[in-house]
Amino acid sequence: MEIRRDIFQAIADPTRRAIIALLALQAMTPNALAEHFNTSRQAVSKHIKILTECELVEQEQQGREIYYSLQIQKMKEIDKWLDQFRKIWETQFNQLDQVLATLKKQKK
Amino acid sequence: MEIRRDIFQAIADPTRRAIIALLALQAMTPNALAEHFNTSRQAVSKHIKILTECELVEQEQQGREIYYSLQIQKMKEIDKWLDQFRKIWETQFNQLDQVLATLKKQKK
DNA sequence: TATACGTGCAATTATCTGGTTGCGCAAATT
DNA sequence: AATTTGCGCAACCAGATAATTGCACGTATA
Repeated sequence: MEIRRDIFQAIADPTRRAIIALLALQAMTPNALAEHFNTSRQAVSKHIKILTECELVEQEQQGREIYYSLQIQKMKEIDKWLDQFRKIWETQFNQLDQVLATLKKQKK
Repeated sequence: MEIRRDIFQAIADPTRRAIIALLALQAMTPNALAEHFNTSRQAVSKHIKILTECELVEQEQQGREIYYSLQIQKMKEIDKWLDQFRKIWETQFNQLDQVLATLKKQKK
């Protein structure tokens, strides 16, 4: 199997984003997660599977329970992708800043 | 119509991410965009429509051509969503830093 | 005016997606 | 030993998605 998953596809679903946010705070079992949503445990398990496939989530078995936790450094990939745009919006912000400064100067 | 679109869904598709990256550099027409991909112009137009629906893209008509450009400040929404995780990964980094410092101290 | 060009939109289709239900299995509880 | 609990997996289904083709319309060009 081992389907190549994409982190951008992983965060596209609102339920998965909520799961990610919960797991960022503490490791949880599928049952505990499912209590936060209006869906079945199996549906949550499917989401977890997708998150696991793109290495966003890690599991640790404890007896018959499985605790899932977020691999937070994986989230940096999104941050890294944003870099190309961050450069631009910061430039635009600086330009706006200069315009405002010029206007202020003219007022004097 | 006016379907409420989600920026996270918008960036889920790799072609759309490529379109966003291109439009970040300069405004382009659908035809010009389509030349960069293995799909039809109509397919690109559909992607543009989705990007427009979530206000990621703006259009300016020039004669019979339409130039689309990226509304880059919209990308900050993703950055803002990442904030909650950024706090955590920075904390973890600091903790790692402390561990390393402690190890270094012990070596002395 | 006739023709070519740039574009959006509708209809169609194959595939993906997210959800459900019903298992089976191993671990805990009785 | 029998039952309950937690879990993953497979089958199934309705709706979304991405792509194609065909078309209509306005703008440029001959």
